[in-house]
Amino acid sequence: MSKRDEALVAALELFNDRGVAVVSTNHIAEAAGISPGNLYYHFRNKEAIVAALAEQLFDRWDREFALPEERTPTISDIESMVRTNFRIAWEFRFFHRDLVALLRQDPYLAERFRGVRDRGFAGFRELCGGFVRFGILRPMDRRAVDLLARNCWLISEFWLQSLELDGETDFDMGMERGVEVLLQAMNPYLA
Amino acid sequence: MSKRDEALVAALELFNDRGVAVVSTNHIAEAAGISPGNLYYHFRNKEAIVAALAEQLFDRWDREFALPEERTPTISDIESMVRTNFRIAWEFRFFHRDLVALLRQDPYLAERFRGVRDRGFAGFRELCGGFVRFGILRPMDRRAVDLLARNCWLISEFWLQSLELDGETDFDMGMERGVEVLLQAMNPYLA
DNA sequence: GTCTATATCGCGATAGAC
DNA sequence: GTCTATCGCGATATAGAC
Repeated sequence: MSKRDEALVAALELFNDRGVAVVSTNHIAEAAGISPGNLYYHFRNKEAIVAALAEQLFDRWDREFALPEERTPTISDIESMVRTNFRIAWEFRFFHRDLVALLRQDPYLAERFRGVRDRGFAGFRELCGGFVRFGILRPMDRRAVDLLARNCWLISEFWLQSLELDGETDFDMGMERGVEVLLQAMNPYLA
Repeated sequence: MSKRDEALVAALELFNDRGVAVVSTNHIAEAAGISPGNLYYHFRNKEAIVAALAEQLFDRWDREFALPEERTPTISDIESMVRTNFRIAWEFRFFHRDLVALLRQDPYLAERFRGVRDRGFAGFRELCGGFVRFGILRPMDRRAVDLLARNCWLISEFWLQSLELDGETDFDMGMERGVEVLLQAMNPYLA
């Protein structure tokens, strides 16, 4: 692994454990076993390190949320998507935790993130609409679909933060409860 | 208004606009029209300023979420509670935005917040259970009540952050959509 | 690519006069 | 209570040798 990649791994762990704001470039360099000067050879500044990690996250989303093309999706596809989502969100938990601050301080990242997120949500709403057409969800109008999709999306995005507020430390247990909450939100609409 | 209070007002505005991490005590003093030294006369450090603002927030929660004692609560009580909640959350929007970081760096605040929040959520779940007993919500078991309450609580806590991620700038419009999402989440369970 | 050394800056916090 | 002045520190970032 290149020193650059080692720096990213070290930065990810530090950001996840302690928060972006309190982790300095010196900390990252030390944890990665390289000099501060070398870190600045690979990255223009701290913002660039965050941006590189964000791109890793976006790549994961792209790769892991491809829907089955050859068959009709089912409700258990949703469940496995939710789990995958929680797992990725956990790996990059620093990101959502400090997201509003990060977007404020890096307009380019903000634009990039909003593009990725908007496409993701549009796809998910589309999927929910598809469930109605396939008879998996009860018939409902566009507005109801939109509200349901938005509710589910909110749970997906913020459940981990909610766990941190609870003081929950066991990720697996916390994740299961999140899956339960989300499925229960869809439950009344199942056909 | 005392200089101390002016400092708190200035700090609140700066924190809301720019985020706690990037606002220094010097910024706060300047915005409040007092000297840095004076700021430190009134507050031990920056953490103490955040803690004082947090106490203001907790006071608001205490005062504004008293339920009507003399009559059975209705679903429209819920709606007005949600609106009140969003309005307070907006006034102190820095708080939830930076909350995980703040709790990490101030264990005392963490304990205090968790106490307030746990009591608040317990009360809300209780209220939902009451709705079932009063026949406002359809009969359901404890687990279903808990999951529903948790979902509604999540929307209440994180809707504003979700708006920031959307890039939504109109608070009133964003709030209305939040109310819609929350009421739609309860809707299937109405008797 | 990687290092050491260092310039520069601004922050948190304190001292001491008034 | 309020001010001015300042200390000490650690952060980001760069220069220049290897």
